[in-house]
Amino acid sequence: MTAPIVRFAPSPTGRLHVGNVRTALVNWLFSQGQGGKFILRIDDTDLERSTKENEAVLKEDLTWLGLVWADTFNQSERFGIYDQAADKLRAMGLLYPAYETAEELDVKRKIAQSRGRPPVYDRAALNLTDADRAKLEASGLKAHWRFKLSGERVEWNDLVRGPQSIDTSSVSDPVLIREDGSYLYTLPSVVDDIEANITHVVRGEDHVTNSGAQIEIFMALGGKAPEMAHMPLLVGADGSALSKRIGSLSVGQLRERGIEAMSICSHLAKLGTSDNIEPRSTLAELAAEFSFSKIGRAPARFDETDLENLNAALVHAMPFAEAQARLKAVDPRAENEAFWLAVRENCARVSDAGNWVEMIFGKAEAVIADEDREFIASAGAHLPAGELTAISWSEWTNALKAATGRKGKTLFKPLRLALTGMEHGPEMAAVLPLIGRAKVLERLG
RNA sequence: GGUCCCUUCGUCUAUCGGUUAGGACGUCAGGUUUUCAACCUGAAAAGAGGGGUUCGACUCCCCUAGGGACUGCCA
Repeated sequence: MTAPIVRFAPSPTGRLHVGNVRTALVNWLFSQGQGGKFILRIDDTDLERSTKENEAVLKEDLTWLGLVWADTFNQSERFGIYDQAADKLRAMGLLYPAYETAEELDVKRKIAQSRGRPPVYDRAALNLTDADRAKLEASGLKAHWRFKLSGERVEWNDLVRGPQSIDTSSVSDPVLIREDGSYLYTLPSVVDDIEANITHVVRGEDHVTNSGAQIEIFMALGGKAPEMAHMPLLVGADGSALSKRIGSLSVGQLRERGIEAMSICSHLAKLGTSDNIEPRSTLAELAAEFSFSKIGRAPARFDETDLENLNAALVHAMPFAEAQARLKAVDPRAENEAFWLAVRENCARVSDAGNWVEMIFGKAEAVIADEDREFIASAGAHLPAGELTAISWSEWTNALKAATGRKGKTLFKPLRLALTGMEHGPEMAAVLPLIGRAKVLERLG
């Protein structure tokens, strides 16, 4: 296969959510795995809803995720090129003006439905004479423009869905240009895909029907259509459509909650595929493992709890170098390799390391039960001499065991409580040297 | 209403006519000289329902039920 060129084409109308990210990720993994190219296209033809702020945040989110692009451009800067394509379609007799208002079309659809017929545009505008059009224009109406579908079946072999066939006679001629002259998504997308030599269009299955019309436009304008891959959509943990909960599932929120970029990428790359959902530490690994053939055809459930668990697993094994910068931000004292290695397995997110800083390096309120008072008071005497090391804890507790006869719970629990003030926490063998001799003796009282 | 897609443990899935229906996550239990976590071991846990075809069906066909997408001058 020649190196694929793919694009991710978000609209800057809001924040990136998990559904978007999956589409971006799959495009990225596929292209990188094949040594291809990933292009970021900003679909901002809808000037009303698109903003530069959203665009900036979107790029920031993608960068944070590691989904870097080789090239990027905005559709809003290319209206002239779309005009040329529209002219070409007009010259071919494939783009025709229509004058129904949105309300009229709505009524037509409802009537068709109530009669049990598919709500397909009746092509009434095709029968308009020049005189009719002149009269409509004179009355102040402006035309919107529709692409004339062939009425034949359009077929393609979808990379995830297999052989596909769309009967274009059961679909309305798509409006390409609005009454105000602005473009809808359909035409610019095709024009840009042709110009950027996009080899594979990879998107959600909500676009399957669109593909029928778009393939015909590809044929008219460029001679051939790219390969297509339509992935099943994600649904919520309860099986409902994800879109309803999009707000809470934005990259921004996940990030603020302390979810790692690679947790999100690992989870979304594996969810709905035949691979096990396991954390990977680099996108390169995910890319090497990616294949369209592994993607199932049923909608997959996205469960935040699973993502949290995956994130915890990733954090538990995270090397110090990777966590370092963020540890420093949490607390300067946390930027310490021995500390991180001691506490990481008690952290579900990197920032949780902050929970253990005070206990180890700062103050800890010693908790000593009445019946343990004597035991704790004598414990200091058995603390191994010299600097405390990784083996000090076992030396110490063994000595105490021999001296006091205490063992198990009655031996360990009072010590932990006295030294850390908590019943649970990281392994004491690793914590003891970090607390240091002076503080240990101080806390024992 | 119409078109298209889907349905195996709670979840993601393997199986491409003959398997004790496998794995992972989660859950539960035990272990690791205390606890929570981590780690190790083990266990419970599934073919939506009904008809066919076949010596034999999770697998092929039909019906039903359930879920998803589309059916926009949104993308």
